[in-house]
Amino acid sequence: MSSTIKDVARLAGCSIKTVSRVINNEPHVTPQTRARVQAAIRTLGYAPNIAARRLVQRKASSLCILMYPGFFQPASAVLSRILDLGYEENYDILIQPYYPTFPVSRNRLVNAIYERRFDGFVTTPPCDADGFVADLLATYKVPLVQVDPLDRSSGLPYVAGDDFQGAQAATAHLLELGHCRIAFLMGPRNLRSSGDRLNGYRAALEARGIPYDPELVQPSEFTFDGGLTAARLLLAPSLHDLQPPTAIFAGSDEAAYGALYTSQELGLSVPSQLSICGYGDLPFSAHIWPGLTTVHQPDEEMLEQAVRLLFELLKGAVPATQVVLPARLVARGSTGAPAE
Amino acid sequence: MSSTIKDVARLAGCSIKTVSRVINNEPHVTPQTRARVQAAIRTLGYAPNIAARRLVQRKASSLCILMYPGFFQPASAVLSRILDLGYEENYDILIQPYYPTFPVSRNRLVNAIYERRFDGFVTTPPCDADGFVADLLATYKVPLVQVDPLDRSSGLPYVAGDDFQGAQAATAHLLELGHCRIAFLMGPRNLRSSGDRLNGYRAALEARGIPYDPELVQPSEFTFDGGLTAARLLLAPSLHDLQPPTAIFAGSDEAAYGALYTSQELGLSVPSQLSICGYGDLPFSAHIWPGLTTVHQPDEEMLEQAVRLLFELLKGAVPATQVVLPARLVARGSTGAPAE
DNA sequence: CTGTTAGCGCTTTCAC
DNA sequence: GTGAAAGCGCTAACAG
Repeated sequence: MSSTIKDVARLAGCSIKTVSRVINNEPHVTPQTRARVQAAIRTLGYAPNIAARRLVQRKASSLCILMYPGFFQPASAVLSRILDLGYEENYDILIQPYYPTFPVSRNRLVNAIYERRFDGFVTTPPCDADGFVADLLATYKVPLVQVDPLDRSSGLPYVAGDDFQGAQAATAHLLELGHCRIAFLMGPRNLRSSGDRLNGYRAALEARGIPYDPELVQPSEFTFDGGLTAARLLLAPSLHDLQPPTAIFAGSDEAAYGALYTSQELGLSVPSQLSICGYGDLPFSAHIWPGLTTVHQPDEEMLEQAVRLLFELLKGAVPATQVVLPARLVARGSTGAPAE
Repeated sequence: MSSTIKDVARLAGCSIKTVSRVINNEPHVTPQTRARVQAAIRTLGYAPNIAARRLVQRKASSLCILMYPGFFQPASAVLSRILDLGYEENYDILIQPYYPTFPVSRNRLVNAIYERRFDGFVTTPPCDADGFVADLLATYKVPLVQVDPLDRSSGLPYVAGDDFQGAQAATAHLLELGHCRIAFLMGPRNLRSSGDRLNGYRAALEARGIPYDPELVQPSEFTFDGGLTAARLLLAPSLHDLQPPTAIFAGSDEAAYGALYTSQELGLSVPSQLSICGYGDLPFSAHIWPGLTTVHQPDEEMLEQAVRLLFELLKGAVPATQVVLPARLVARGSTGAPAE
């Protein structure tokens, strides 16, 4: 039903190779011939068959982005741009869910390399936490670019954010407002950002001569529920001999939402009785009252740059392959000077 | 480098056809031969080349989901399940951004059909609002399943939510609490749900003998900013001769977030001074204080079912092709009895 | 500048 | 039960 290169050649009165040249914008075709071929293409409504091309070129023209389902939401805003990018480069961009260390995920990855034969991969956290991915891809010599990887010393190309600096800035912001007892909501261990943000918090504290108090550091898994629970623990005075914190710095916006919820549950007014600061600057943070002070983390840019980097790698370029993007504080209504 | 079916045949001492039979689980192979072939496959680490298979089968084994970038966020929660589904069926599932009526989008769609040759498409709102998609796909006889289409009378298969019923239930909920002046935040016209929700609101009102008041209906585009602005208009008494509404029913959760923000800005306590109800039940609605009362709209199920339906269609089954899923009210903290 | 020839790796008749 | 041969639609040498 749909026409092939042969049909075009027949109609244009030339060989299929000439048609191929026209399709692929190769030189060595006279303008007249080219025009004739193009006319034939138009009248026949011809379009090259991608599968055939991929077979003979031994190239899938497809990239795979490994994503942990929890990462979909922050990433959704960029998806569109990335997909456009793929379109322009004539690549299919597929998303594959990946749970580190899960056998099912691993099998699918093997399959993706082996049978589907993707030309390159991008991992988003915490997919890279599974050393399996990097190892396997290295074995098969398939290019990989990581977004915010756990391990920056592997020599592999990556795009990351400056979590240390961002957390330091956020903590400094709270300190400058006059807070001395600043709690920190920690994240999971399989994220690089968890550790870096904790360290930034700690460094800012110590730069100010305030001792690091482990009691003020609570696990939150970077989720709403985690933040909710952690905040309840921190704000329930009965559990401590100590006075509660006057500010909570959540390592993620989601956890900050949880803390915000808890504070409202307890009737604590934000920011007058409690300051809350997040990390990530999800779109929602500007929409939640009183506006969440947070650190803008260029998630979108990170993913986009990672894909761009992969394309360059695929083209044989040797670009700067380890990129750290700066973070920046976004002050909104949820932080202010402490009560008394 | 990677081995082909020929290598396997050579090692197993049989023809390539026999290997093909084993790979595809076809009959007419003795258990002994089968075992021999499987051993050869394992030692060679053979995997069939998908591109070759697709070429000879004249089938892309790929589906395309047309998505309006604004729809990514609600959809992100399901993405994972859909992608899994594709994996199990041995299909690639690609997402393509689509802006109705945009020439660029249309060109890409033509390309997707013509060159990329997807086996089927799913549209999410408002991509279907562009009659172009349905027409083009009909012309090329490519199966299409629509999620919540603007036009349900086209005869095309679709999966939708019962927006009329959902809006009716939400409005009835507010009426039962004692509200008489209930504002409604409308959505864009290229969404079926906009109209249906408005009608449901209106029907509930009239069932109660309360006249429909156009002054209480404001456009909101179903966005945060839209909801914010609409709520400001509604709650600024100076603009009306009328008293402000005691409840706002937003046609989308996003718009409800905007209304919530405005009410906090104005110092109106929710729900004691103003009730707010949304529509959609985004994950965030349970996380925003005081918990958004909303209508649970099975977005995720809708998309998933649409993809399932497409697979059945592709397999030649003739399933029930027009599905309307029920909506259900989720009462949380943002609604209560009116002030006096 | 143009065409001929030979595959890419697989499935599919159709004999045996 | 098994295999030989043909060909999917394209690109890539290599002649002319």
